[in-house]
Amino acid sequence: MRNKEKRRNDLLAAARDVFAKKGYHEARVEDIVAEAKVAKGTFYLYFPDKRSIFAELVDRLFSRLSASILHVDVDGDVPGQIKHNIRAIIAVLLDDPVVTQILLSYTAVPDQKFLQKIRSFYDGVARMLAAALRNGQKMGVIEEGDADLFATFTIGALKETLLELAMTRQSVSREQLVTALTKLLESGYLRMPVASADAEPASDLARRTVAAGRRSRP
Amino acid sequence: MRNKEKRRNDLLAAARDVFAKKGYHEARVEDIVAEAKVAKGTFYLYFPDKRSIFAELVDRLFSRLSASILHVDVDGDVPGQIKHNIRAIIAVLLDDPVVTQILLSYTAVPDQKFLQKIRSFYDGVARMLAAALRNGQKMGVIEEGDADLFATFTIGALKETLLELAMTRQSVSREQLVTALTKLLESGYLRMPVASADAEPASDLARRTVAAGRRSRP
Amino acid sequence: MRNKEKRRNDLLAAARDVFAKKGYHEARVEDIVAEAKVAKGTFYLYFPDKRSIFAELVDRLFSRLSASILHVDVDGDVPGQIKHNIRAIIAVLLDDPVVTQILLSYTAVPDQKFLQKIRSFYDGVARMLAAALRNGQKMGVIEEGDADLFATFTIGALKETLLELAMTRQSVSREQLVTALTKLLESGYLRMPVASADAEPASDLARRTVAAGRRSRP
Amino acid sequence: MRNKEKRRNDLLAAARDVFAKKGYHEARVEDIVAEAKVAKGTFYLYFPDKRSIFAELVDRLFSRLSASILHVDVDGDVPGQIKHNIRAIIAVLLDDPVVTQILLSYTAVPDQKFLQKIRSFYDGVARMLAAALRNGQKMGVIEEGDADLFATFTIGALKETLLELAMTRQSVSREQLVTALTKLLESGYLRMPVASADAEPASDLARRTVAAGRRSRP
DNA sequence: CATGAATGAGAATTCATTCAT
DNA sequence: AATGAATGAATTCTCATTCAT
Repeated sequence: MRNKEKRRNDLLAAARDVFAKKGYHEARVEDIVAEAKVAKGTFYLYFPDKRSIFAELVDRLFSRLSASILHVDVDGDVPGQIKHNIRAIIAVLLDDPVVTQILLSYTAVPDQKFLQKIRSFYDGVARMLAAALRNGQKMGVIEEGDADLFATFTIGALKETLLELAMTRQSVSREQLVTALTKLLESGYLRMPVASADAEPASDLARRTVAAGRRSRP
Repeated sequence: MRNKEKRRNDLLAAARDVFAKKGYHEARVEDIVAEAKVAKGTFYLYFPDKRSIFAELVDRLFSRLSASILHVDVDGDVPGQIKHNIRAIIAVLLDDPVVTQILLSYTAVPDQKFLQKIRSFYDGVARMLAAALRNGQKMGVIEEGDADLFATFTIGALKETLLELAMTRQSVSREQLVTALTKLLESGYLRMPVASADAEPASDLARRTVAAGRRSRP
Repeated sequence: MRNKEKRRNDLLAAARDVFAKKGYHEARVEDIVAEAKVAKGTFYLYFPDKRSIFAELVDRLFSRLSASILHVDVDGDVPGQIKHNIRAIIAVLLDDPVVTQILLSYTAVPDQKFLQKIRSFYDGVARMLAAALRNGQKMGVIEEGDADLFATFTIGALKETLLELAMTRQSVSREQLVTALTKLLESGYLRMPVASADAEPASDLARRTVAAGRRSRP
Repeated sequence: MRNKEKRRNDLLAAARDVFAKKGYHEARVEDIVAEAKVAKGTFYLYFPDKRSIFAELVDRLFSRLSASILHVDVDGDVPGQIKHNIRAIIAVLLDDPVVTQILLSYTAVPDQKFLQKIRSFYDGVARMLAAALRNGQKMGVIEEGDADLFATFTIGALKETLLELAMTRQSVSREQLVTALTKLLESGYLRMPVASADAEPASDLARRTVAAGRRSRP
């Protein structure tokens, strides 16, 4: 029967809304079943506990995200692939702003283990991105410098932007967003005066930051 | 008496450590007083409730942060001020990585009201930054484009970078970090090929992305 | 239709096995229907509630037991009738070791009222036996002494022996068992030294018990 | 402070009464704290869960029992030691009829593991007793026959008798009880007629059993 | 008759907070 | 001020029972 699947989805949708409104800890199973208009026991027919429904919500977004992210081919067109991934991530996350908000703001992490899971996902993405950037550097399409930092930087910028959009429920032209972000990654926006206080040669900086070689996770 | 102040600080320090390790909800008042080596009742002699000690921890970091951020003078040297602020924020946050982690990961927000408080702080910073950027655009030192987006982007990049550092407890040369971030804001890092990815034949792109198509998650 | 009766028996058999394995409280209606391979609702088509199926299981054994026990004829051959009853009880209980175990270990009594029911059955048996014994005393075939105590004693010995057999699922020669028990009732097994323990000097006893004083549990 | 110990004992006493009245499963923590006149939370200050307070109650009786039972010295005066043990067991159990009732009727076993614990205690006692009896047989003070059976028999008789007393809350002269039981073990009570019951004409028996055929349950 | 999804009363347990000492 | 025992509201989860299909 399609009914069981429907109930399950009803509960997931209800949970999503309640978690978005109250966060994981403030949300009561009571609230979720009320939202889904089912009895308390029904909840436990579909999910073994409160953690699980939250986990499934996040997992589903994770899966979609993972599926959409190209494992960057370090020998291919790195900038193009990065742009592609930015576009993909934006598409997936803006499709489900409620869970996006949960995922990005971590408001509602059930516990430390869960937090680790989320962090390790970002880690994976960061590592992948950093590897691609390093290769791009060899190929001369990525500026010299600390690739790990570039990766962290990019992910942070993307997360904050999407969180902002998810929380304000603004609808934006996705392609515009992709373009703007890519533009930023390409050329920044600060136009420092010619004689900057720090005005040391860029090459110098690059050399030093690379030398400082921070690993993304020991 | 200095004693009272000391007790208070002991409790704050204990709470900071416990919150960092377990997050707000997992942390028990029990844990905090155990860490501070005082009796349960003593806690309530110094703080009216559990929320308050968390709030104070965050507030203190907020205050230091607020104090360190130059309210950007839109008629002054905008890029220089931004660089100054980045430097200031980095200095404050890296000084207290434990609370920084709490603040940036939101892991442990007591409730929705608290979350709003944190968000509104970022909002304020973002607004301030955006205003400065807009002025910089008039003055020609900031690239044309969506100033709000630039601001969000900058804050996100900064947050992610600092969170990364706070969580891995790495010590870094702050000035190097400031320089690297400023550099990124100045000129990005992507060096798109002359024929932009968008411009190339779709079939070509498709071929390449399929070839690259190893997913990051099986 | 014989079908209804079969279903009912299937459920009873399933319940018997589940109760024996888990005890009444640990046993879930879920477990019973799973064992019987029927749906949950079906259970309630045959039994009004969980207590009832347990009650029926016990009642059936009770009935067989009651039917097999001769209401001892106080004017007849008392020892012979007692032996007969022992034989009968052994036959009935060893025929259904699973319910025997339930009945004798009380593992699984649904509630206090149920317990009373079981106890009152034993009470009835005990009273009947005691009356017979008292008559036997008059007739000189039963040793003088507290007949109620003799009865309790006999029932306890029988219960423990059968419980032992039911739990270990040993198969034994029933007639051997009957003979052994009867023998015990006839002549005991202790052969106290001529100078009875009570008669011996206390100091002597004390010395020996101290010497023997290794406790069975450290 | 002696207060904590007192509270703990209050709770144990309250639990003992509630378990005796309702059995383990019917007893609510609610009931226990009501009986002890403390708040619900207080219970969990002294015992980690409901099982534990039950376990402690039983353990305490176990300990006293174990301590009182002489590990029978097989080279000593076996009958005397058995009598000693009977006396000791009677003394311990009649001192705490409420827990005795719980222990002997198993009314209220929390779960299968608990039941095993109780059974293994009896097993130990039975084994010890059987060993002693076997030795007694070698020495000629114990009748030939199945020593394990004799042991089971003795334990059962003792249990039933004590359970009977515990449930009816009769007070009895302990020494009388010891004497009566010892007497039974020594010489039984059945005085079988010279011509055994089995030997008598079947028709005769049949006639009498039919005449006697009033069942103990209507 | 049979099914199994749904129900919801009920129970154990937790933990922030209070308060007598 | 400090203590830590006591409190009880709040919450999750279970499972016998019902009932629409």
